[in-house]
Amino acid sequence: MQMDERKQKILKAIVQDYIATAEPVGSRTISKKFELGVSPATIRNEMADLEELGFIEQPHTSAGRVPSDLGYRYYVENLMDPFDLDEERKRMINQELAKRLDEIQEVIEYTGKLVSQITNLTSLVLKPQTRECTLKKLYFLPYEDGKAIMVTVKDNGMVENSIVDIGTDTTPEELQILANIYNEKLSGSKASDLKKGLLNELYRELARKRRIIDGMLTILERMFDQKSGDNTERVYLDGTLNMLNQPEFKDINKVKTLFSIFEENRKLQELLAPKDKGEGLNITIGSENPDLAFKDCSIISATYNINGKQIGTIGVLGPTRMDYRKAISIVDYMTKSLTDMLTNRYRNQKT
Amino acid sequence: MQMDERKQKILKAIVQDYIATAEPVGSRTISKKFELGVSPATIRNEMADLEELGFIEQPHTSAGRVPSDLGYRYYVENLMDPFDLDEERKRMINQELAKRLDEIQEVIEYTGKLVSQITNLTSLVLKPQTRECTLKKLYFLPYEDGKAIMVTVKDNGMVENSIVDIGTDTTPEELQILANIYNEKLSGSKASDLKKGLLNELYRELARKRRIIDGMLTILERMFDQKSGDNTERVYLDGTLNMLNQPEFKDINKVKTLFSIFEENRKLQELLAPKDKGEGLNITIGSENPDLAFKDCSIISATYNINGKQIGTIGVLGPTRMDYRKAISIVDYMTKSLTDMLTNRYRNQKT
DNA sequence: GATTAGCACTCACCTGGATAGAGTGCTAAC
DNA sequence: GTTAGCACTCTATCCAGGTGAGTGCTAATC
Repeated sequence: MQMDERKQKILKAIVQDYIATAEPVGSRTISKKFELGVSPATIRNEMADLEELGFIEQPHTSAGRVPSDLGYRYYVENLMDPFDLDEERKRMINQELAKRLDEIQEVIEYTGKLVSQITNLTSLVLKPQTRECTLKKLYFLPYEDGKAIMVTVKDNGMVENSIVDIGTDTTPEELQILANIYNEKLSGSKASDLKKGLLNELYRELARKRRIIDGMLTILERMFDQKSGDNTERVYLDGTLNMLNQPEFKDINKVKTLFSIFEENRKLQELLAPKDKGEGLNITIGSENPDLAFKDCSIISATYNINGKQIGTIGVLGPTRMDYRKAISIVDYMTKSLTDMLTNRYRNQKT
Repeated sequence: MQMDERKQKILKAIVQDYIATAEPVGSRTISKKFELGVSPATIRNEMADLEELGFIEQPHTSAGRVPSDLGYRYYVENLMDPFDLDEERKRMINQELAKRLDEIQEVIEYTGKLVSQITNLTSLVLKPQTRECTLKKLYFLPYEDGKAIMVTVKDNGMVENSIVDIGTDTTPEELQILANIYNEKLSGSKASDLKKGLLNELYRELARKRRIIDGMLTILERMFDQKSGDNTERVYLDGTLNMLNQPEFKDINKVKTLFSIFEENRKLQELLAPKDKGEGLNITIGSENPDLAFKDCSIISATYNINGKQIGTIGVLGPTRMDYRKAISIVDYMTKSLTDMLTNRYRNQKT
């Protein structure tokens, strides 16, 4: 059995109607609402076929049909009309983003906020991956006895500070030396390569100051240990409460499992991690999802870049019965817009 | 009609049983579970009195009794047995907090996490109020053309950085001058006084460099404007999902209103803002609460200090039917413990 | 006078059966 | 190939009756 044009039309009608109403859709409804020029009986026959093909299913015998994950997949790939945001909204988005462009963290989080507001779904944003960035500059500032403020500048323009233990016997001058070595010799290393590189470099350069160096290494080592725990905050969520408005989450237990996962940053990261393909939009529907807890959810995501380098992901999560047209167009537009803006803004910081 | 000892015992029994079971409690249950030596009939008479006094109420005629807000209030103030955490747990708490003492933000947030874990309720933590802190040190570091990294150290030990626009015609040396003036003359000003003080000081000291100063002022002004938006993040929540386990929140709509408020930082701040009394524990029960959304919730809170100066609040939020004994003892212990630790740790940073 | 046993009463909740309604699948006619 | 008709299935809703927890009142008891 093959998909012919009429079957496609019917599947499309089912998906659209179900997305709109959240109720199983029957043959009568279709023949009335969508003008296919055939009677309910005919549609019933076609629906039986569609069910056999696995595109739709019946919650129970006397109910209408509901799209299966496969049905959504087919709809998304073959049937969905393209959908463009209206210019008004595009302008609004660009304007709001531009306002916040100076603070990279803020503009990215705000993007998530916009996505969830516009879609009425939950937005997920994977923020720039600290580990993948290279460190451009390293400074030390005095803090108090035995401690110093370490300020790091990443190549994507992010600035972070942390307090490091230096012991009471390290002088500001020694710190200065460490920073200078770093800034002159190692600027641009990957954070993950840093330890090794710095070790070698330091031993070579300053073999005579071994004692100091040993101390420094401990500091840096500890710092990177600390900073790898930084992963915890990498996914930014917004609009989680929107899920409560979806009829599929009227059951408190579903809410509980879903929200529990929301608190597990690691799982969310896996979910958003750029797939092999990397480029373009990623759509994961229902049980295509690795985690069982998301078997009734779909995720649309896309990566954004700075200077052609993927640095994060924007996604939107909703019930499988979500408005794919809208969600996709928004995620698509948002990532492109963000990419453009960030690239323009941080163009001069190419490494 | 007056409260006599037996009425008190019965009220106490009702409150305790209802807290434990979340079911309206009847006369029979009381005479069986709690050994008062009187028959259900007697208890019924007393209960009728207690109801007349406003301490308990009946959901419907044929149901048992439930404590009213007034009843909880009476229980908390007159009937509740004191409750001490066991030493084991205290040690655990102290140990966990001590581990994180170096990062003031972290130790405070972790306190919230512990509170919610131990109580199985939602914890609210009001973090140190940036505005009230004084600025201890100010540094500038090079960033890129026209911008600099400004690093500030507060008297409570917090370090923050932000990127400031300095225009292309400001030299590092000029920045250095600004920072020096600040560090020498104004260290310890309140952030809110800073602008005025710095203005005067700068004009007096360096009248001849008016052009630079004007630029600087703009920077600082903007920075403080930015940082006053910092309020948004001042309340830290943990264990919000615990609320979903409470039977009183099996209705999705209640969850929705509650969680919506959780996202309104301002409201939470009002809730936690130290009351006039300030000192000691604050207990707000049900409709004593200013916001209708919390009419079924109670909040226990207390302030923590550094060097005797109130800097924040720790609170726990749960249904009115929460375990007040446990909640109170934990909030109490936590604030005291945190106060001790912070005061010890940051003793040397008195302003 | 306080306490208690006894009893009638109320009300939420559960159960089972009847009913309505939506939707199907099949068959036979077009 | 399409459609009208019809029997069938299954859910949701309603209603009646039964159950049980709990009460309030009254009269007997301590």
